Amino acid sequence: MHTVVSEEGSGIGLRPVSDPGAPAGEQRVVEASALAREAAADEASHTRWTWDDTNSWYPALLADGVRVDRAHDLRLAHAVLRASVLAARTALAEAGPTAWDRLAPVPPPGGPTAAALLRPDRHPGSEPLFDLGEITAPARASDEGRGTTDRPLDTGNHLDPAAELTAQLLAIKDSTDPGRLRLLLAAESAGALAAAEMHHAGLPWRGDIHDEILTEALGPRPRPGARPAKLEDLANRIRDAIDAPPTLNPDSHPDLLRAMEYAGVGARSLRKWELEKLDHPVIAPLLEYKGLYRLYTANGWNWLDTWAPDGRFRMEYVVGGVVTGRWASTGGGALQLPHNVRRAVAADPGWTFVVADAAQLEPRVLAALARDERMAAAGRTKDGASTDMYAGIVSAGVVDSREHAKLGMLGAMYGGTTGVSAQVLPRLARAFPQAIDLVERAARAGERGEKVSTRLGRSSPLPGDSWAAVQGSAFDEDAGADVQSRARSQTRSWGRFTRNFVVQGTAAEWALCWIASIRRRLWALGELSTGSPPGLAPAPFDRRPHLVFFLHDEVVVHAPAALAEAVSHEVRAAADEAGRLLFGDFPVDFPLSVAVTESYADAKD
DNA sequence: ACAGTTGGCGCG
DNA sequence: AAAGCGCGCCAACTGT
Repeated sequence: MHTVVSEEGSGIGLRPVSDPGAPAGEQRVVEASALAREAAADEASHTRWTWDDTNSWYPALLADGVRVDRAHDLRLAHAVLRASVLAARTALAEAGPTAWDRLAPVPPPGGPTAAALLRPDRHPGSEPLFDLGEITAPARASDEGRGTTDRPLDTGNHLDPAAELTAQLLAIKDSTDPGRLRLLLAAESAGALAAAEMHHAGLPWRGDIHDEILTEALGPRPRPGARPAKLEDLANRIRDAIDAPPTLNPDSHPDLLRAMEYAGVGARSLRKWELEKLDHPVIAPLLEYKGLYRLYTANGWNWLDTWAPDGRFRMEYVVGGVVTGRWASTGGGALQLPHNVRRAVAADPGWTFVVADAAQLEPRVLAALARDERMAAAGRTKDGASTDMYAGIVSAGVVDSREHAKLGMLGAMYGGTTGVSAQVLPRLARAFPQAIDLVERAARAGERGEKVSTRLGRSSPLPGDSWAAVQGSAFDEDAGADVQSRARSQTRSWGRFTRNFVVQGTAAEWALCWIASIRRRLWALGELSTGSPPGLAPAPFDRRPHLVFFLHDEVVVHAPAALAEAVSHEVRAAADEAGRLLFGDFPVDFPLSVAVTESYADAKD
């Protein structure tokens, strides 16, 4: 059963809709302030809360301490169904674009991204005459008092959530594989809930430890506009080493490169791995400068003030933000948290982290996707022994070192054509013909300009118009060699994209099922018994273990110390469950490395 | 003056 | 060793 939530002017509409998509009762209209009460009262019924965008509604519920068990995010589901080849011959896919296609994701409330949309300098007239066709969903109760109600709303594109849900359920039913699409959409929506919950709870962040890390590396925080002391020192050493004037700005690539050329360093770019090959007194201070500069600009004091001012990093995930189905993030760089600041991620007193990551997720996914029994067997754990698939490939006698196994598999999945990875590929193809054939077929489909799909039915986009134009022009009578080679290179490039899409996208589906299962299992563990210290997380997670971070194939759970073992067990069980959901009884293992630790930095991966 | 691009590097 | 996938962010630079 679905409960479709909608804005009704007089309040908030709640409309029951059955799973086949038929009305299952009259719509009720309740006051905005009553929504959390309704959701809380409904907890036992496991209704699927159906709304235009999870971030339009769920943050307000969480702010009232209410968790929702299941959801259907119409915007996310619409995007999947419109593109999926499984649903290509359905009314939803065959119709022209609707307002749902142009709906932009709603940023989480209260964060810098939301605040940026509200800045007074965005006065009328400052917007571009033509945006990219996106419209912004109307503001909700979640935006209380923040003045978002005057965000632009395209009133010519009325969104009718109940009608859209009916259309989507019909498309699923009419698709070539309703079961897979149903699972995909449920997982996608569960991911949206998890992302909102992680934003709400936040990643525990010790500003004092972060400041310690920065001060140790860079010196004390400089005045605005000034360079930190250590950077200034290094800048001087760089200038000295190449006899450059004090006015040389090492942040200016053209200037620095020219000065280095004059000094005869012999660098043709400033890339780290190219500089490392050179032998010159400027190289050492320059590499050190670049490392510290990166820390200072990307994760320095400004980042701390903006993204973790109050002991929590509230990361802004963009569910489905990557074409393959992986999450993206906006602001704060949640998915690029460098290892050298992870020491600042420290559990609350009496609490701990359970950090889990899936070992060699992508090759295991490939083995299962291709139903390659021999490859799956190489990754299977025997008597709890090795959890390392690459070691298993060596034991199976396919290649002679772990490094070769790894480079070969990465090359197969990414489309590498050079070096060790290309040398090893024939051996892999002989040992694991189904797996290699699957990625090769995906690459060739892409080269023909066709779509490819993941296990659960997320399909790749088609190449843009300019792609076809270049392909066409290569067939012209008078096409020059350069045009033809450009076309060939473009063809291979799209093939590498589709080759990787099936693996990366299916791995993303596994991860989505994994976190969906984790969040359900963690909630089922129940409340902390009295006597243990409550954490600093807001309700409804103050006395419960909860997800605080997700990174493609890795999760961090913040848990009362007493529950760490139980949480570890559930996280492992969830990985097994995700494997079965995607691949049924195909014998593939998804082992995790799990660490119970007070600091994220101590979780060795 | 402003928006978009580039080079480089962080993460998986 | 540094090209083969997917991203976001920063500062400097380029184009208008």
